[in-house]
Amino acid sequence: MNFLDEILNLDPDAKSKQIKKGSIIQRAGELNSKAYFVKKGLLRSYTIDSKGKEHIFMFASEGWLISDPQSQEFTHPTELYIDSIENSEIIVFDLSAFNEKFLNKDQLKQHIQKMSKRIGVLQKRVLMLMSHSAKERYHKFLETHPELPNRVPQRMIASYLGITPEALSKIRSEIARSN
Amino acid sequence: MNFLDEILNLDPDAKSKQIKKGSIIQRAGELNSKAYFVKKGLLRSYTIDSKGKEHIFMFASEGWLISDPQSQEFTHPTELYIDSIENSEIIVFDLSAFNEKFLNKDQLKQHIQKMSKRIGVLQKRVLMLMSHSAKERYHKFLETHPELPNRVPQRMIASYLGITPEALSKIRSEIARSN
DNA sequence: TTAATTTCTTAATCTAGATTAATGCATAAT
DNA sequence: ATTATGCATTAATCTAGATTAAGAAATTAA
Repeated sequence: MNFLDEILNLDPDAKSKQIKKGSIIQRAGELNSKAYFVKKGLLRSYTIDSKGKEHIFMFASEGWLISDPQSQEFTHPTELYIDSIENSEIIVFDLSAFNEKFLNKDQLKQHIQKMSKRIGVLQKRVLMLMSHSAKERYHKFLETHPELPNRVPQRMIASYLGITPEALSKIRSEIARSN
Repeated sequence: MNFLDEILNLDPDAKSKQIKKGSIIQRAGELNSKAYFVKKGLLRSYTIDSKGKEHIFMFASEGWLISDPQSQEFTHPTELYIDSIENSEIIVFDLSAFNEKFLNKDQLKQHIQKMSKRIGVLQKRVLMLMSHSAKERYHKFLETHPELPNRVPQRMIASYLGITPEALSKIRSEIARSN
């Protein structure tokens, strides 16, 4: 059984939604235990800092799940905004209900597998931010997300990498020149 | 039942070890599914980049678990070194065996809880690295780890924050001057 | 205890990336 | 179709933090 069917199976209240490009699905500061499965389209999660600058935490395209894990566990208000980069179809469901209803061990184990992978990805991201230059991070991004540059505006890729659009533009022209 | 008892219960091969300050417990590049529970003392995990510079991923003091989650799931060689900052007593156990033997649902659920928290912490760390200055990160570090500055050399705190020891020293003298 | 090694600090210089600003292009709105 | 808003690029200037270097303080080893 695939992940989407599993969600629909476990949370009867899960709802499909058509989302227009640019619409905000979740705001920072809200108390929210919702998660979003992307059936079609592209979403992102991000913070806005004290100077009003956006910092993209993750992109989620087809088959991905997006939510604010921060708020799930601590039942704290969300730190992240979530919105859509393309017209999208998503499945909205309640993660807390999901956890309650997880009945069989195999599913729990699969869930643990997924979380382990997620932790591995985040570990890489942290080490990347600490030890690699913007150019190196951009190259790595292209390797690991070869499809995204066609779908995501440059300034958002910059934001994901932790640099300004101007800096990314400079890096790109350097790369172009050296070819 | 506390976590340590649970480990001992589930992995009969788990072994207590006395570790001398400075000894390397795990090296990057090794294939390793071991995890380490810190009973007493202080460990750290870190990478070494291409220029030979260390980047500390985490500290683990009493009651913490430390391992390379990256290698757990992908059965890839470890990216992280783990060593001891103080003479320590640790419980070494096999995470893969641990996962197999997880028998009851409550334990699985607890495990999921812990991983969720870990994901939340990593999320914060990523956003922190992307959106806050070195000084802000240092203040946050002091807030969330008030006990560590007494046990960890300054240069390691700098490494954890993603800056040089010189930069941290400058920040500290700025703070001292402004008081 | 003394010598050797490591850690911390200060200061001078350098650089990756930020900021500001201006221009040409796209995309969207009327 | 025309205007308006947002996006990418380039260039000039600025700055947080890196690098290099050297001395003082603290730890460790002999």
